[in-house]
Amino acid sequence: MADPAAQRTAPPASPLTTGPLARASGVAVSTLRFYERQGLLEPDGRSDGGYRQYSPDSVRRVRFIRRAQELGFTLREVREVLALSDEPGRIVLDDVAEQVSDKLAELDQRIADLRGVRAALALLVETGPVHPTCPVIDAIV
Amino acid sequence: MADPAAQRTAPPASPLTTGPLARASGVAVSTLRFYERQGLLEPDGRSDGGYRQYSPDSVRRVRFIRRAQELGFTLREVREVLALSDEPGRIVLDDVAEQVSDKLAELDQRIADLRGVRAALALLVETGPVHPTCPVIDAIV
DNA sequence: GTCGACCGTGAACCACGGTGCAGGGTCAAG
DNA sequence: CTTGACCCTGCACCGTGGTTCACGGTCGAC
Repeated sequence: MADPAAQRTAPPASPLTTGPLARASGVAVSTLRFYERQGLLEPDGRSDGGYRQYSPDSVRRVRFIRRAQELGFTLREVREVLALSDEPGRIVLDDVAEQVSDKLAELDQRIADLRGVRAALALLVETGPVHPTCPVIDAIV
Repeated sequence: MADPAAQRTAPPASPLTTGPLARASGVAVSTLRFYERQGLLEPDGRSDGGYRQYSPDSVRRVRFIRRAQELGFTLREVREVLALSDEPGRIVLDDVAEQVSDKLAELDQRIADLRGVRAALALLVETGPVHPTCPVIDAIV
């Protein structure tokens, strides 16, 4: 038990401050504070001096936010999902399922749209010459 | 030739003003003026009283802008494409092909991402219960 | 010629997703 | 105990994509 590796199993291992969390999750410190203002991310506590303290899990949370954004979700939507996942006991499963289903349909539509444009653009690249009346517009509209 | 339908073949048929164009293309009048400021849309001319006059083709143009936006293009990108398609003679084909190829790769990536999320969410809806440690986050991150 | 619907301008304002800055406190190494 | 790196707060600012507003001119029907 004198094993230094025992350290690794201690849950309160290393409360991160803003800098380390920012570096670990790939965002700016100012962005972390912005997310906090937006209700997306809450520090686990504060140090005596008022420094924000985050658990190592926060890295995952921030990465999730970024990833979801890349996928086209707004911060508002991300906040709602996170709020649901934060509620420990009563998970409003019907609500989640409904929201997720809506999002599914939306995603299907967007995927289909993008595939259509992809096909049109690919054809354009293959066939080369640009014709009168612009096939790009025809392809997309 | 006294046929009233002959009207329909007259090219300068009906120069649209902002209101009709807005209604026909499904945007607000203020949006048309905004697009003009952004260099996306230029009226063909002005009436004596200073009213903007658009050709019926403008409806297609505005719809194209909206559609491209839905598909994730920024107004800046749309403007560039339109500028190219507006240049009558020398079409910088290599540039277009390159840009379009880049956009293709981007689209492929986004489609793949969205399909991944789609699959994850679909599974979630099917299997129902939300588990500890949140599978939504696992699916997306 | 007068009415209402429509159009013009410039400027302010909005939501979103952040970024930057001033002025000051904290913390740990030396 | 000082020094330098880091952190705090609040507020202003940015680009993108528009919308709203005040104030005024235009147009066609009556």
